[in-house]
Amino acid sequence: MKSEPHVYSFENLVNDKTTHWDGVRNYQARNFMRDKMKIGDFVLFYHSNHKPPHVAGVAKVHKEGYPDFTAFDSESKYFDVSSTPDNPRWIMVDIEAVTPLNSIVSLADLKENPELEDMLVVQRGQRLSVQPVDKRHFDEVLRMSGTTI
DNA sequence: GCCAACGTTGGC
DNA sequence: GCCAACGTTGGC
Repeated sequence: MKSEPHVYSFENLVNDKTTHWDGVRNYQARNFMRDKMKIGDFVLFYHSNHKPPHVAGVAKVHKEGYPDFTAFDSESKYFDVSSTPDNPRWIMVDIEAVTPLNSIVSLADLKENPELEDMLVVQRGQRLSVQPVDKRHFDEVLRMSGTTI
């Protein structure tokens, strides 16, 4: 899951313990949260729009997909008039912090590692804010970071 | 700041 | 259904 750290960082998540992943307005990303993310699944928390972009920590799913209530709030920047409580269009999950990486793994580090050449985040044009990670890729990122969970 | 790579919108 | 115009993401 990607977040711009000046908006919401992994450190914020550590302080908050859990957070709801609101504001996703992309159908593919929504579908991953709605259909694939189960309680206890591990998450790589990625800092985008940062120098350098990097994986910052590990989180896990705390609550499975449910309606993104910010879509119902006309005061919210994520308001969507076509999403209603009876027929919600957008879904979010809650995640909880597990651990920061022992050392961060930058996007350049990911791209340098041949083991990760198939990882989605290193593909060009890959903009999805929520994307699946193969277990072997997840394990390799943790190994690179010197982190055990 | 630039711009490639999208995804969405809406006229036709 | 096509596709041009537009907006956004996010690395560089």
